[in-house]
Amino acid sequence: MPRSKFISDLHWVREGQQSRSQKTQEALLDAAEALFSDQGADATCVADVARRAGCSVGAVYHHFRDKKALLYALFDRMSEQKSATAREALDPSRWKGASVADILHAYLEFSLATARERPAFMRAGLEASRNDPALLEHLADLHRETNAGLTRLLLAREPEIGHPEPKVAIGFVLDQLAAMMKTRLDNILMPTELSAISDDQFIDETLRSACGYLQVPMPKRDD
Amino acid sequence: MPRSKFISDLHWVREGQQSRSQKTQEALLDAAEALFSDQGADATCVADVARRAGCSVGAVYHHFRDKKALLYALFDRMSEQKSATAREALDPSRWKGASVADILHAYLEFSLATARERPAFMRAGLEASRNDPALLEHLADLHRETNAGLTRLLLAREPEIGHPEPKVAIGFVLDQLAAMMKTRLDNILMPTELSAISDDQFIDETLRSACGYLQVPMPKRDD
DNA sequence: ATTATCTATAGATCTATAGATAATGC
DNA sequence: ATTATCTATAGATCTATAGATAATGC
Repeated sequence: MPRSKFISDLHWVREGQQSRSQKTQEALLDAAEALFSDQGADATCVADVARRAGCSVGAVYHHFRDKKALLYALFDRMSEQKSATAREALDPSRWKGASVADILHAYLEFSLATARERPAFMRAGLEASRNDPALLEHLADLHRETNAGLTRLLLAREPEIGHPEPKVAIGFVLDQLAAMMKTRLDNILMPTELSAISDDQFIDETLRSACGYLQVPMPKRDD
Repeated sequence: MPRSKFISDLHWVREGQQSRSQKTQEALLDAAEALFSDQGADATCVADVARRAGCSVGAVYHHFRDKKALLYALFDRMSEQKSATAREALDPSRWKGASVADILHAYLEFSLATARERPAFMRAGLEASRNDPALLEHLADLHRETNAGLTRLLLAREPEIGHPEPKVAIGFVLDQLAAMMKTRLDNILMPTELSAISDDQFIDETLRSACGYLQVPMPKRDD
């Protein structure tokens, strides 16, 4: 009985009958999230997840069909949260009177902040999806959903944009921003100048670059 | 007897006495490179490397202290090649009369082309370096070396640059380009709009963005 | 009575080594 | 005689299950 897109017959999660079940499941998901984020799913063994959740290996397999089902359930939980947040944040009525630059600025700040809460989770997801096209497709869907919402907001402000092809430019700039944030967050690993500067400075320069490309005015600030 | 920075007492590679040795070592490195790139080092077992190289597991351990030494030797080989190419390509005398835009354009084209030859090798390296600070440091050095060369070329053209702080801007823009290429190459995995466009279009838009940010003229082309 | 948990372990997989066999080159 | 290779396997680690034990809630 699939509860959502990540949970199929193949990757079932048991629907508990007792109240204990939910607690254990959530403890397991929390433990898995922490460990998978930190080391990747492959490098984490089921026994470690169980230990961290304070239960036994047997309990893990009582609740989740196998290790992969645990991973899927995890992404399910995260994608629910992320979708809900995005839907709310990207509601056009929230952005009356906001400029293109305002929206991009808010997007950068928000994404950096939330990504920092789950430092390496996305990377772990991409790694895991390497041998799992279905998982990859789910992650891509999630990304597309957010992108579509942002694109809608920006397209509504087309007259602001000086770039000759606003549609192309919007697609490009959103991917550019995503690429830069991904690299900055990853680059705890591979330090470049991008990680030497502060978040504020990073957002500032990134925004300056994006506004220059789109040919929209920067948000007024220091002058 | 360390032959180079990657090869220490801990990660030795045997100096062969017979001519067979070199052939086998290179076959093993080639096999490892292909498999590590494709699946990551963790997901590749030594037996697979041996099979692909057409020799036995025992032979692997005759030549390399352990699996990690094989990985180190691989990066050693790659970093030698990359350093040499970079030194040659970034020689200032080659770029007499070239504009900032010309240099960035060449850099984008060249990096994309060479990265495509070894599609996922850098990613495999970053993954492997997660639990190996020394390897990470070597990779960072390699990156810094190229970056320093490029920075030198661009700083020599400081008067061209309209951005109020050319030094900051150069550092930022180089990291931006690296981030975008990394994402584009990785995104065989996570398709965004960046991977939907052609390489030429990608280079074109990326260059347009970079020139806009730096406030340098675009290279003349279609008008 | 049913559901959840635990303990113990079978089976798979992988790294690394020991010891036997084959090739090289002085 | 020395170096390189191969075969076979010990030891470590991890997934998943079987069967015993404990907790829940009708």
